[in-house]
Amino acid sequence: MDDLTEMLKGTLEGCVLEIIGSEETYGYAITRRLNGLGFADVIEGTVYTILLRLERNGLVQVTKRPSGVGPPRKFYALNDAGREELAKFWAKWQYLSSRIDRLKEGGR
Amino acid sequence: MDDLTEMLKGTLEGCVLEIIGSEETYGYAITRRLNGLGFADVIEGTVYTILLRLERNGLVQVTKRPSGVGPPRKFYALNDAGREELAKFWAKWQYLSSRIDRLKEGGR
DNA sequence: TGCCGGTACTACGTGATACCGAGTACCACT
DNA sequence: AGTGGTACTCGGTATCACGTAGTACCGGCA
Repeated sequence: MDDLTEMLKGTLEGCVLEIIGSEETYGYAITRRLNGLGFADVIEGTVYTILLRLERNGLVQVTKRPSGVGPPRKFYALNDAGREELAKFWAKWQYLSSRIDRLKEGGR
Repeated sequence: MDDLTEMLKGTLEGCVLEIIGSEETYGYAITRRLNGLGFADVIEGTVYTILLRLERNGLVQVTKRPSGVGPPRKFYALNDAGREELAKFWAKWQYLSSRIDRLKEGGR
């Protein structure tokens, strides 16, 4: 699949929120998860910038824990604001995708 | 619906391509069409920048015609490159939306 | 001991895109 | 003359994903 980066704008952050929401996890694992889900070209640097943004915006709770196989990990979990943001993301996604699909079907 | 601008990145251009592909039309009308389709906050300036970009990238054929109710209109039609780009857009959209929906359904 | 690969995060800069505002201009109606 | 709707252009801004370089911890292998 060729370049999706522009289309991912605004949605990738939501995907990361969803992943964090389903399980407390950390940056490196989130990247691998996204790659496995079909977001093959998403790179670590991208995920880390998103995580730092989430932290800066107060949407996540962060816990640092030693790893055993490398440097310590920063585990992320959603707080109330994060869950709210996630709900908003899905609402926006549903709104947008329904409009686009309607347009695709000959747009009335 | 609150702000969709980030999510529209990469998709709005495809929507404009689809509209042009279904009928030769011009900027002002495209904006109204998008607004009617549910992209309520899309503004004329945005559509015009997309149209200039399409023209610069050689995806459209442009014809200027007098209007009768205002300044002359620039009518846009897809050329072969534009149709190809449109097909690529829909392929990318389908790919992306299927991944996102899978993630939403508990992501396996 | 020294080197490599995998793990894990940070920081800075780039490019693409939608948005915003101001400006220009044509036309009809009052 | 003034207003409102039509129609396009141009310059600047913010945001986001991405690229790259750098730091650092660890195990295994020569």
